[in-house]
Amino acid sequence: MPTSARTYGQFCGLARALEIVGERWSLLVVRDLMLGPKRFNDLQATLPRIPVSILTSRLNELEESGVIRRRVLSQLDAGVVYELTEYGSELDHIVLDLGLWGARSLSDPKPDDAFSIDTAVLSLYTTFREEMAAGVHINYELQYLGGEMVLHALVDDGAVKVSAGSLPSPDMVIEPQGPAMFELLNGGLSPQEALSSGKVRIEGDPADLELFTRLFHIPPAPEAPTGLTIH
Amino acid sequence: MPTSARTYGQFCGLARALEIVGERWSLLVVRDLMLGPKRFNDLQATLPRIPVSILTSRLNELEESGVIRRRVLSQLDAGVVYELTEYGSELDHIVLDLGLWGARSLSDPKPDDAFSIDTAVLSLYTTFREEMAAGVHINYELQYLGGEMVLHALVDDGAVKVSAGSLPSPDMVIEPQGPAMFELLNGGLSPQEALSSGKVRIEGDPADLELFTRLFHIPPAPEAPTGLTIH
DNA sequence: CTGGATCCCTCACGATACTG
DNA sequence: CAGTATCGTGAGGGATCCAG
Repeated sequence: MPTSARTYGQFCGLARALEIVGERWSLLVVRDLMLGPKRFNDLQATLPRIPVSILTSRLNELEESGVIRRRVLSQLDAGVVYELTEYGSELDHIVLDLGLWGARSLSDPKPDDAFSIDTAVLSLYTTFREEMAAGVHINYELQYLGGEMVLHALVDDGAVKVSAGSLPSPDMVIEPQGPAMFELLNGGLSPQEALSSGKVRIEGDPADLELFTRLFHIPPAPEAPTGLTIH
Repeated sequence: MPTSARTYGQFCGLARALEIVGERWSLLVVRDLMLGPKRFNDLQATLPRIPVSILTSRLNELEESGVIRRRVLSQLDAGVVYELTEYGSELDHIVLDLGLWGARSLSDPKPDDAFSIDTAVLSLYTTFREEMAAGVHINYELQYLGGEMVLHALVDDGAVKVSAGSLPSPDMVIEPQGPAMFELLNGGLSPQEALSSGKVRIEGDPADLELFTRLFHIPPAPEAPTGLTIH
């Protein structure tokens, strides 16, 4: 009997949802599949700390509950990919919202924290404020880790499309040093200071960096999440 | 060291969110606090299967991360209540959305499934479709379990307010038998059939029951969540 | 009575090694 | 490439006990 089927014993939609995607690692698997189908080893790569046995269990459970689907590729490839079903895809906005909520108590990355290109792509989707993008048309290319990780964001009148890879002729190239992008997004670092301190290098009009921080933003947490409570 | 602090080792908002509210039972505690402050024993009552030690741990963890706050009542009451902080309250729409997503693979309740009045109240908030309520003004009183559990919903031009308790002069009283309300919400039972079969008893205009099913609705899951996959 | 703490058992999790 | 096998640890779960 592979599946745990630990239940909460409640007749409640939230409890049911947590029985489906509430297990440890489950939502991270869903997140990784949001950007497209992936192989078993791809998932292992973007989830470095997941034990293989757990990944196997999660994939089976998510498949049984109709969140993901396993698809066998042609015999030439001799492989299997996992992809979200339509039902699973409808977690998209929940995952993004929860990611934004969590980003508000995110502190600076530890040296060995994993940071994949998928995370970078999703962070832009997560923090995009469409109400600030009405009538805006601009293309950004981002270069993380000294150009080792490149992605781009196409802002097109209230919508955004983010993908991995370079861009032929971007309006602006942004190259954050270390966690500078995160500080830029959460408002801890102003665009001006980012440039003058050298924490962010750009190609293009500095005004477009200011626009960037309005288009992509993590609102501050209402209370200090590190607050010490006096008992 | 009480707190587990199991981390995912990812620099990612979602991973951070799951470190905060991703532990088993955590989001159910948040859900129960969404409708107002509660005491330790109130939480135990609405979460019958939670071990006390786990409830204690979760409350401490959620407090440390700034999601909830413990407030000592006046000495006359000699008690403590737990309530959401502002940061915790901003999980509201995520919890509702996740609840709606999960409700779509909810099957009929098992005999010993817990069903509290809080769950009933939240199920109406969850399933409310504000786009269907523009210009609508109507008050419903719901009586579950043969009148043992009573709540009411005040629909007021695109907004709804749901609370426990009875109502002086509701426009309609709905008294579902067994899981009839759930079937009504997910479309498995039509208003007409609900009345003719006696699965739902009402006081008021039958047309208002039809309105009710438009105001409160669980969309069907895109694929059969109980689907058997052929391997 | 409220608000826990403590004990003990089981199983999910996690690390490592191995296989069709 | 896509998992299984094995095994140690600790979180989850349930009952009971304790302090204000």
